[in-house]
Amino acid sequence: MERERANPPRDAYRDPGGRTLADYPRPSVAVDTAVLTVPEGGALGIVLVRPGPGDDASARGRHRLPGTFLHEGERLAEAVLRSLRDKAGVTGLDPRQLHVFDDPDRDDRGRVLSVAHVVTVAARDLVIDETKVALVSVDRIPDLAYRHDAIVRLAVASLRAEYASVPDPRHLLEPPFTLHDLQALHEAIAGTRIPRDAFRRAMQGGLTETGRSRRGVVGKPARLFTIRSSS
Amino acid sequence: MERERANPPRDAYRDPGGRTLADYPRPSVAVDTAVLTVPEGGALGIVLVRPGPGDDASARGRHRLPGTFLHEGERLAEAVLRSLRDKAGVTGLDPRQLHVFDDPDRDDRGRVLSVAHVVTVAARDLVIDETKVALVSVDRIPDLAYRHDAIVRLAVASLRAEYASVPDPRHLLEPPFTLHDLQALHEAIAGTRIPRDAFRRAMQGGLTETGRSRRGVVGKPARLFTIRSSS
DNA sequence: CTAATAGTGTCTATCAGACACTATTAG
DNA sequence: CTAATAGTGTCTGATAGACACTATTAG
Repeated sequence: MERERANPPRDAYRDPGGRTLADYPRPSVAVDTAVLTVPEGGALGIVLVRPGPGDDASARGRHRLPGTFLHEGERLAEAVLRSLRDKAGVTGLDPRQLHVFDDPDRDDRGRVLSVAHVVTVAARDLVIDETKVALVSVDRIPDLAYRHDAIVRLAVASLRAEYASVPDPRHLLEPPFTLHDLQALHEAIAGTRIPRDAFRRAMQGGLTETGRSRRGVVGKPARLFTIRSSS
Repeated sequence: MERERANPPRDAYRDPGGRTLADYPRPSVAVDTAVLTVPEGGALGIVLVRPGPGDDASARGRHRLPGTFLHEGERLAEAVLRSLRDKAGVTGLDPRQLHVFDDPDRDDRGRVLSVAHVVTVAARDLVIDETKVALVSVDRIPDLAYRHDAIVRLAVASLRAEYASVPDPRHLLEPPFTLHDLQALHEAIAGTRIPRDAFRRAMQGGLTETGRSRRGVVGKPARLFTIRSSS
């Protein structure tokens, strides 16, 4: 796509009424992120910021999602990564946008648009400061500030839809892995049991056999798989 | 949800660094909307704003989606409805949010976040001013300004997903209607032919028979249906 | 009658779940 | 050997598409 970039000063544009961009009201824009992970052998969990003494009135005493305000020239995904760098020293995150929450009463500090995001973090990569944040199971969510519970619901539904028919789109498992490991991951995300043989058949199209097996535990050795690259 | 509303002045809040909300950069926020409709006996169409003499440099000579900047205290959905009131005198619209486009180079006028929306309009309700906008088939989209082609693709995919297994979630058809009418609608939205008997069986769970038939045309009279309320 | 469209019964391939069976290891 | 886990073959019921057939109208 060819585009001439004149790089004009910000106020060069005037609309039919003679107004510049600066004449339009500009809301504050925040990003708030649901950080989802599956701890070793656990259920689907989410990272929540603990309430603290510096919280404003509307958030007082309640957990909330990690978030930040958008900085000058910053992209939304960059703001998400920046906001998470403090809480979890993780890399390789891939924020996905969920929805913009624009309810004027959502935040008592003023008019704030919140662009909700979701990221998934492999349990092995999640490093959190337990004094600042808590890792909570998604079916034990406390009362959240800023109506963040709606973001949590969207994030969980989004992740479940993604994992419905694909082995590990968010790379939550370290390859190579066994079908047993993969099924445990899917059951944690879905929050339900999955029939063993149906699961195997649903997944095998998306997996590549390594030829190796996991030894050393009781029982028949399980074959190790990796994600099928593409086909 | 109980919340105390102190209704503080906008700058009352100070973050840990002592900054108020006003100290954060606040981008312009626009809404841009894909208006989708199925004209009588036609294919899925979209309303595009024609290029005009008042367009800024980056839009010059290219069609674009109807859009506007967010006004003070206005909700996103309200801005969408306001922007469409000029182009199409329609009511009962139900804007759905698709995605925020935050590419800094997307708009030469400055930093503008665009919150993309989609609405669907029944052909019988769509009144457009042909000098200002054009109704174009979605598979004959011209080169669009502000990278609006990405919004069109999202909007079409969203509508197709909605109609995949539900008779008429967006009320594009005036009830009562025949299965033939409904199938023509679905084929226009999907852009493909659909097997007649499979379609009937897929839809019949979501329909209520009226007991009446449509007469007056050649052939066996077709039964008239309405949408099943709920079950 | 013929042409045209609406409506239905049934066959088949596919797929998900249930279930029973075999396979291979630790101890 | 037993206990435990991995892996597979097959049955059944639900579903989608193909297809042929019947039904009812206009003219």
